[in-house]
Amino acid sequence: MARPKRTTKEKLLDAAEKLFARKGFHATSLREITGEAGVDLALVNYHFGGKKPLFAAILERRGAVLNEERLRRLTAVRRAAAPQAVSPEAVIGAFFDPILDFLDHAGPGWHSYFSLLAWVNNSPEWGRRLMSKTFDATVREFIRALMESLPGAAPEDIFWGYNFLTGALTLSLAETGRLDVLSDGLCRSNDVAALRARLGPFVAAGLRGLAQRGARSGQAQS
Amino acid sequence: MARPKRTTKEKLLDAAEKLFARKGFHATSLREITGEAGVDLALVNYHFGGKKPLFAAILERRGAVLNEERLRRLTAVRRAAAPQAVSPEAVIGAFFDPILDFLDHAGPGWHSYFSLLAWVNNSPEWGRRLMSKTFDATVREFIRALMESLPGAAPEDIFWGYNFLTGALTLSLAETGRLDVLSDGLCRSNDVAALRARLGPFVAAGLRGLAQRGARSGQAQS
DNA sequence: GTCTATAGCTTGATAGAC
DNA sequence: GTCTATCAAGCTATAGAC
Repeated sequence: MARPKRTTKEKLLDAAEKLFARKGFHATSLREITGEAGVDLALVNYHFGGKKPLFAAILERRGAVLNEERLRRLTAVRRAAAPQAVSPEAVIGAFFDPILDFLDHAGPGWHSYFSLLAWVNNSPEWGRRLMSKTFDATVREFIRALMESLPGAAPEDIFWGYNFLTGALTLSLAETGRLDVLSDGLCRSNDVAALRARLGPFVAAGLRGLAQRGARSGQAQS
Repeated sequence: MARPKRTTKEKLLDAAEKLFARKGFHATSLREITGEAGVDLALVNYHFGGKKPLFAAILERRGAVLNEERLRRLTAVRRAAAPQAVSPEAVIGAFFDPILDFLDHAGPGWHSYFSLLAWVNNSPEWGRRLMSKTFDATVREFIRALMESLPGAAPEDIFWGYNFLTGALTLSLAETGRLDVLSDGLCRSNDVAALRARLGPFVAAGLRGLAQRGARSGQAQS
């Protein structure tokens, strides 16, 4: 609506993003996608070369934007803290805030995209390789920053901590509605403000707790 | 091998559990399942009535066992602490330890099962309703216990905290192999001992951090 | 670039013999 | 309970007209 002209390629990307996020890859047919997009079935193969390349294009489209924004903010908090090391809270903010901001202020496309990310992150199969391809370089940079921010922590604790961190984020982005049910409506899975207020503090405290645990027990324990 | 006689029903459950965990529901065909199980294709419909009922039976089979063990341990830690309230660490232990123990000492079936749980937990579609049906009653009991263990925390913080907690657990159970790649082999996603040493401390610290945040800011902030 | 038409295959499910 | 044989429906992908 905002954009005067949407190309066929964009229509297909938008429709597929929405449906893949809602039902997963295999449960969504090209007929549903082209129906939703209002274009002909054969055009998927013309523009993307198949169903899988279409999926890859979806992951890449917003992934590149997200990576750029995350790295921009990481650089900013590092500069703001220099010459001291950044705090874990600042690193975590640079990692989470772009997502939360896009959820708040950008269109429903980003919403579907993050839901899709949540699905593919926990999904078996080839989708995870795409995930890795798009995000690993950026993630490695953030893990380095976390290590700098918690110099007392063992590297293993940081890696596992990142795993927990991304798991907590992922389930929140999936918006399964489970939270709504369990809390009898007190909390809503799509309440970005509530998530923003809690995810950072939870993760930061968890990472600091892990770092302390490592320091307390001397060092390695498995 | 250990069991002398495995019924056709069990063979089908075992094979389907393994394949659904590895490839998801829609990407696994009944022909693959019956082939893996070494039984005839038509027997799925005879014994279970279809593909979806088979999936539901898988979720339910070990879910009942897990729920029972979790509640048994929760009762135990509550009794051990009485008349004082249990600590969050003890509640979290009663929630995580059954899974970790099954992973350590029980067969590969549990391994597949947890991997499947991780998939269905973040999955869109109807699978999540099954998840809710099997686990919600037990989960509500644990959430109550968490509230008792952190009396200063706002209920919203506990609900969101449970969401983060289960997200961290879920991604760890999925064993995506991403951790192995990111750490260049230093950590392995299937290292149960490493997970056991870190998941509890991370989550406990996170919950305590959330509870403090709530106390510090007076109370509600979204 | 877009559309029609269809090839070629796989799927979940079932009827009926044993 | 098990197996053979098969059906109807759905799928992705493509060849070729426009």
